[in-house]
Amino acid sequence: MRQAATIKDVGQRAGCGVATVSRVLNNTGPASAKMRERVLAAADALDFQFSEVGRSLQSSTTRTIGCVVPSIENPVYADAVQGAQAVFVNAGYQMLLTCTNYSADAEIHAVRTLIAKQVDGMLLTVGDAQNSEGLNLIRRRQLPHSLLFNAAPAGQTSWSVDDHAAAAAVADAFAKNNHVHTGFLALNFLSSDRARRRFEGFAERCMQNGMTPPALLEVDDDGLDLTAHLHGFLEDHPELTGIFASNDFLAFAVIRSARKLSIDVPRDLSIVGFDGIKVGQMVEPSLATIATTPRVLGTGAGKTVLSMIDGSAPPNVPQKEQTFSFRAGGSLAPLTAESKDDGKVAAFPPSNDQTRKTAKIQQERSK
Amino acid sequence: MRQAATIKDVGQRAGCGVATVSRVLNNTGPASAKMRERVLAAADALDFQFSEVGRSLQSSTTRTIGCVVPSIENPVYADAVQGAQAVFVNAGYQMLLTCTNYSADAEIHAVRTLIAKQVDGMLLTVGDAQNSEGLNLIRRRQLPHSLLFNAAPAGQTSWSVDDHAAAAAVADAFAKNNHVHTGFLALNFLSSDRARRRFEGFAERCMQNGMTPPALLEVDDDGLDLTAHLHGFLEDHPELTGIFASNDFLAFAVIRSARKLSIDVPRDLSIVGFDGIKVGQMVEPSLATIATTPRVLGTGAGKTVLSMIDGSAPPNVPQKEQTFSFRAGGSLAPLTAESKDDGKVAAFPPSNDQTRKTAKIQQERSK
DNA sequence: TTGAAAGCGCTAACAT
DNA sequence: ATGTTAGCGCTTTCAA
Repeated sequence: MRQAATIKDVGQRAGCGVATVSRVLNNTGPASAKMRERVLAAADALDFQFSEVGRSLQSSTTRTIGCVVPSIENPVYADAVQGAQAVFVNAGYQMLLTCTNYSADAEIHAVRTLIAKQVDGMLLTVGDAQNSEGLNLIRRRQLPHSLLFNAAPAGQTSWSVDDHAAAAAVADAFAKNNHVHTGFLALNFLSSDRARRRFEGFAERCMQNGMTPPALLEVDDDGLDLTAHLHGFLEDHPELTGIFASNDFLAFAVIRSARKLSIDVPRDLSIVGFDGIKVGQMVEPSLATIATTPRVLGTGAGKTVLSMIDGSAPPNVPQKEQTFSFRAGGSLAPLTAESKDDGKVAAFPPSNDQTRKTAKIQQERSK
Repeated sequence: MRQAATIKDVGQRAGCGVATVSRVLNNTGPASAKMRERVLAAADALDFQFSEVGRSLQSSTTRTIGCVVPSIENPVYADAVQGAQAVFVNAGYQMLLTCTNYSADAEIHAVRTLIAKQVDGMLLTVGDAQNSEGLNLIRRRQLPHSLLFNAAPAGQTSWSVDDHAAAAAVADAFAKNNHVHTGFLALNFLSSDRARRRFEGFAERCMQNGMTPPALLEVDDDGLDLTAHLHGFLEDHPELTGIFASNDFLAFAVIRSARKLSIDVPRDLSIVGFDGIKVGQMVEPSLATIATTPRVLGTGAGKTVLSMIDGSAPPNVPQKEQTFSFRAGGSLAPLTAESKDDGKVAAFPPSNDQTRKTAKIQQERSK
């Protein structure tokens, strides 16, 4: 790479000192018209641009914000990150992005590097906000930052979905549709406080609704075909009539696996997802899910960080109950009282359950 | 934010000069065991980390690479970016990310800023590689860089799908299924060289296959409900039996709109997408599409940039024909010889003719 | 109106 | 083995 011109080169060419160049190009002090012109010409001829590195050293500010998320392959994070990024650019900041792939090691390493890079602030989704080495580091250095999607520890700002309440809403939806025996499907259950809170909220409300405690199915790889897992799970729990998947992709995966196993969704098995990614509404059956607004959270968290940097008033985080809404969809169908009564709601029912088919159609039509 | 400790502070506390601190902490020169210990202790006590800004100024290298893509809301870019990011982190580089939202203005602005930030290299998907101000700037400065998803201009590296050939494969797929009259649906047609190349490749092969030239439907907003557009389009082109959407999301959108218009996919209308996002295989009907490997392209492009920086041998870009593959799916069905013969394969039954005429006229007038 | 110089944090060459 | 210092590109006093 060709060595870029510095302010000194410009000064030389324009026949003046570097201070003059700085003043002219930054419009930050007096300069004669003649000098002005010479400097401008020289800068132009040399394709000159100020080096932000020099500036940063001098000003001890980098106009850079670090962003750490698990993975932008998940559109929830991708949307949030893009929202934050837009906020940053508008305010003249750049974003350094690191994806941790849900690894705590990568997380702390990323935080360290970002601190070394002297970021002015940080935006992050950590694996476990209660116990994050990286987060502690940031706090100790009193670096402006905001959490995203994590449950906020005491005294912290976090732009997040109320996972607990949202999961409870899913339990209510199942209850309203007469489901009693449900399962919870999670990915990265151990390394994600989000998944755990969803399970807790779901299980609690199931109990309150007089449903049985949900059976837990954990899987550890995304690309995995769930068919075998699902098969085993339903073998172990033949009474299940519904599954709450901790995100929409998992929900899709379950639906596909169910199809392979000749289990009809929603006739034989109802599915509810979480996140509300847009394809959920484009497919058939549409996906019942918790709709969230990742972009809103991302922009909010971005603005929060900026406000901490410039000392302005931070935006208000949304009310907990406004962070999500239950979105009905064809993948969740009511269980008739009848099928419920005679305890015949096995995962592999006799092929012609006329009642339930009707129920499905009714729901379809009600859309 | 608390003022972070500098190498000077550490030296002071350890009772030695800054050079010694640097040598000890970097393992870059001799040091007595005693000194070593004192420095380590001091650094620890002060939570010291080297400032990369100081280092960068001194070494005129930032270990930072700029990445410019249209939008990571599109999983194709998100996957590629994440792949590149992983490559960078492994090599000790950080990534500055900017999303342009398909705006040429944002593109050049991002490039300028990234240059000012002294990035060591750049990875980018521009709107139009033949005519990109930002790309010119980068070339003029001889900054190590690689294109991603763009068709490579002469003498440039680009990790991209062979859009032209892939689109031709779609035409072949339609032909093999006896389709003759097809349409092409594009988003951001004007600002994306990708969309244009796909159209060209598709149109060319349609001709070669003895099909009629594809009708072009451009839309400009993503969130848009396509129903009205689709209705008008099919009014204008009642002979169409298949639509090639320039990306999978558009394909989903068309399918959903078709459903609203009581047009069955694939019976009344076949749809083929582009990109091969994973949900395409999870839904019913599954989406026929061009499967691509964004992550492979992203990591490849990332490695290319790194190799240009350190002068090592660049990875080989894949053979053009290996950059995609046609993936069959339920959304593309054969047209029977019969239906083809009597030309009865209109999207609307004859009874709707009156309505359609009206609608068409209305659309004409609204233009 | 302009320039000289200090200093931001660091590394490396040179002295001791 | 350790310290001193120049210099990376820039802004900002302070003098002229």
